[in-house]
Amino acid sequence: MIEASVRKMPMFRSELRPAPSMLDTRLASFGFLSPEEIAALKECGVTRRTLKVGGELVREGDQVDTLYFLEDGWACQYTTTRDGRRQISALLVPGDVCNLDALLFRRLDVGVRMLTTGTVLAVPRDRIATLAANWPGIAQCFTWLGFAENTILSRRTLCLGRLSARERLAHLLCELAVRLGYQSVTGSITFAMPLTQEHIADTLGLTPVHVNRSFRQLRTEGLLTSTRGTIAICDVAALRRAGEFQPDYLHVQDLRDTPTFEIAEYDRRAAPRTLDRLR
Amino acid sequence: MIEASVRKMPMFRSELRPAPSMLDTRLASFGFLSPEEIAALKECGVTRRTLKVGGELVREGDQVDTLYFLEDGWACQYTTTRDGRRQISALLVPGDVCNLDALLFRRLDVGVRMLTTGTVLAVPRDRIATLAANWPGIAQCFTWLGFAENTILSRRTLCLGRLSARERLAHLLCELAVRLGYQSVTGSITFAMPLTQEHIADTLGLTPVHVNRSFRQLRTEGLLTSTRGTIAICDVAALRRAGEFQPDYLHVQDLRDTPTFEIAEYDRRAAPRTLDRLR
DNA sequence: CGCCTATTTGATCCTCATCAAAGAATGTGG
DNA sequence: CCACATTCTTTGATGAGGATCAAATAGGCG
Repeated sequence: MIEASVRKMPMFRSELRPAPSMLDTRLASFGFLSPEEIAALKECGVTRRTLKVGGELVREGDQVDTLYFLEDGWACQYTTTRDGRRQISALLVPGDVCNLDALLFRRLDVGVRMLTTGTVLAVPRDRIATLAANWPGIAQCFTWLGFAENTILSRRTLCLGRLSARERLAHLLCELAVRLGYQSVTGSITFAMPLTQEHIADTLGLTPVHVNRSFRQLRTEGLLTSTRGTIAICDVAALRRAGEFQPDYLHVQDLRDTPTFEIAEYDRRAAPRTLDRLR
Repeated sequence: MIEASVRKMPMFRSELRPAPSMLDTRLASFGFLSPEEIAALKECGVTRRTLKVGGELVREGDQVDTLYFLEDGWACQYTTTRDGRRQISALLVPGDVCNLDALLFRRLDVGVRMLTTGTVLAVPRDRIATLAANWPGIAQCFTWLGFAENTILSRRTLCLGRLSARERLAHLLCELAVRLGYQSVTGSITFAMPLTQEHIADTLGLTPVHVNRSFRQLRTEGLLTSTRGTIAICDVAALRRAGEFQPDYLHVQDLRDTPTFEIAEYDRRAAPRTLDRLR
């Protein structure tokens, strides 16, 4: 059962050479990247790192000069207060860039760590910068990714600021479903969801206990079924309504509308003063 | 007084032409833009629009093909739920781009409206796109702006998810102080703050009543003084501690030459027509 | 099988929401 | 310039959603 649903998740199917991973698929689906550009990205010499649950990629406040592409497993960006409260500011699923900000900022004020076991591809950021300078689509792609994160975060502020616990949970599950590739599925959706209720709590600004109660509420309303590690959304439309979820989340269908727009390359030489920031 | 501080700002000292706008300053201070690029931006043919309090720039869910640069006054991005709850996802101060996302997304799912009277510069997005294609620094500048918004939003999730009302308010005031240019000021800070307590409530996910009580709390703790339209932070360090505020917010020290300037008492009626900006 | 972590449920408390209404500023029209 | 309307701020009283504390149950894993 879980097997089946896990298999449905578009994960990295490794053969000899990197077969289309979630990352490839994601990048390709944007429409920004030409085949050559994708090839360039894949050839740019990355290190693959395997990490355990809780494995740390970036400590809060660290200097970072590496971009991590999440190949497999889930991760998160988080912040903690001095007295130990934790807020997860971003959940990362296969295909996401773990620390996009590191492209422009030397220091990250969020920490990044694995929520499951998994693998990341580590790329020095100056190598990415070089790529971006040579391939306009690549620069544009990263810009797009940044803006997409923005959209997610904007929406999250609505969740955290104005939605009830039940609504927040509903919204999160809808969001994850879309980000995992089920944006066009109506009816019911089943997917693997390795987050613990504590992770969800830290994402939604709640306590684990209350997350549990919200789950029960949604379950008794018949909106979803959840077993350990798997979520089954029974009625997508109803859950979206319950969570104030905008169906065209992330403008996924916009992507094909905006092909001709070009953001110029990141070119250090042309703008010398930016040097220290891109390297 | 204002004269003196404005004069401290580095770029564009032109005699007859009014002093550099906040927007100029902001763009220049990033260090991404060469003088030629700034000139290009200013020549790209913009329309200036004057708006009243509550004036709408973008309706939630609208198709948008214009970028609005906030020249004067404050604005916000917001979302509303079906039953009318409102969350402000971004506060915009002079110099900010109101709807940066419109650069890449056709549709905006947030609304944008003025919180005070003010003026914006409207630029068709394909014109910006052309500029970005010709001037690397401009493309990079917009990318940087997007990433900066990201940082703010990440931090806001911590506020909304894990901080108490008092902490949230403290954090917001610290954030605004930095964004208004006081990042390097220690001791005390006084600045004009045209937000009503209801705006603040919608930003912090609270009710106006509770915002008022949080204000009183901070006031009785001696951390700040507030009169209508003006905030005086008595002890910046203490307020930052109270709000879990990271002093190197927005990575501002990465940006060189951040000018120190004073924002005058906010005047609703006749916002001083100081500037002739991008044009 | 036993340890450990995650989920579930109950009881109580507290922060913040809600409802209500009285003051202060500000704006408007005469 | 005053009188009135409007908006914003302030304070009080009460209520609810979610936090906290505690403990039992259920899974996963060596």
